Amino acid sequence: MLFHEGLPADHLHVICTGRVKVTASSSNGRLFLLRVAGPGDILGLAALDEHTLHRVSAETLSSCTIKSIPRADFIRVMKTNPELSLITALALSREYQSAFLSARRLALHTSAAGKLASTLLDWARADDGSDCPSPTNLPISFLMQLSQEDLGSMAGLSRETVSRLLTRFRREGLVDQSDDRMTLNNPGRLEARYR
Amino acid sequence: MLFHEGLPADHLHVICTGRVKVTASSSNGRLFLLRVAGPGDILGLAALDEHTLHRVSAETLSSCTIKSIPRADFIRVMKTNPELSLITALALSREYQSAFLSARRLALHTSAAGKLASTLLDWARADDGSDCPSPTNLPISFLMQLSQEDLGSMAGLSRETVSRLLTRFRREGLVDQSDDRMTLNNPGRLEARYR
DNA sequence: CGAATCGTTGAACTGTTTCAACGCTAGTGG
DNA sequence: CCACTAGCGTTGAAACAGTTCAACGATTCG
Repeated sequence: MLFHEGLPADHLHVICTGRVKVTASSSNGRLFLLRVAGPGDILGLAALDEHTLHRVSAETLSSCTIKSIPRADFIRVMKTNPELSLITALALSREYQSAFLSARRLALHTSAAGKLASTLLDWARADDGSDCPSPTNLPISFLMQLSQEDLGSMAGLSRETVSRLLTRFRREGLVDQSDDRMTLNNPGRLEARYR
Repeated sequence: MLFHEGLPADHLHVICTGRVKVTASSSNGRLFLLRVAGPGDILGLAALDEHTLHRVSAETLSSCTIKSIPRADFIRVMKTNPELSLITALALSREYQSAFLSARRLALHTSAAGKLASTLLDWARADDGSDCPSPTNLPISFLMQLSQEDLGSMAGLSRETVSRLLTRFRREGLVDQSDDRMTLNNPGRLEARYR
């Protein structure tokens, strides 16, 4: 656990290797998986302002190498090195992007299938790196490091619903799963069928 | 309509007066109201990168005064005037904040009542200006410039559900409505009851 | 005056959650 | 080495909640 929501934010964390789950929780015990950050991402940007609290929690997913930097140090370097400001702006922009995509997929889809499909597509595109926003008909394959429960808390669905939907997607030939690898056989059709 | 999603982003828009609805839509005709921006906000930040498309649409809510600035001009000023970089970073940060709050409220609440309550609370706090995150027991009153349909597309609910819930909140004494003014009589209780 | 927008309410339908039970695997400790 | 627990995925059945469809009144606007 890198940091926890509600606690004072005084360090910034630069991810060198590994992946980190960024989550928010509600008082009734529900969990929301906002994003999974990877190498190059900067977490705890809230610490840029003094006397702020973390609004999210960050938890390492795999084994990670992370540089944690006190606010004062970070800002000092930023002042002398304008390049860091640019990098920081890009990090913030990525963070916005993922929050926006989350909100979008949760709001625009009425059906659970739509939410899950869009979650998978967003994930695939982010993981793929070549984030082409246009839906291809070419298969995308990627490491699914998330449990079905994680997927559910990204899509706003219960664990059981995710299970049922994944078996459905499998039966329809839209996805394949082997071990911890997932393949979207036809992203375009997946998106079209369950918009 | 300031700009529309899918169109090339080449201008930035600084809101001087008035309010602007920022929306995203899906191919099935559904609409998602991401935020309502006000004076001081900068819209179309996507234009900072060249060759990008708008991912959202922006539509004036009331009569507005808005300065639209071509990307090249904006960046030129930013290079000579570092203060503008700071202002831009703050604008991006606000944009992140609203996307985050949207995602959070859509994901963490199972019940429609919870989603609507949290939407009203977020709105009140943003409108109030004094964005104290802690739930007060003191009434908050504000101008509700949104239709119930707008509220619904913020909360991911249908127009009818919003209507039913608002009359329920009214009956329970949690909110008062007169004309276009809305009062949350007991924000703390509203949040606690419908988390 | 008609058209359009907004809010309201009823009733039926449908889909998702919830509760429950089961198999499987991996990890733990006796 | 084996029971035991914990986590994960699966599936069934019932309950419930929100959407959808429909109709109505009120208001505004051209």
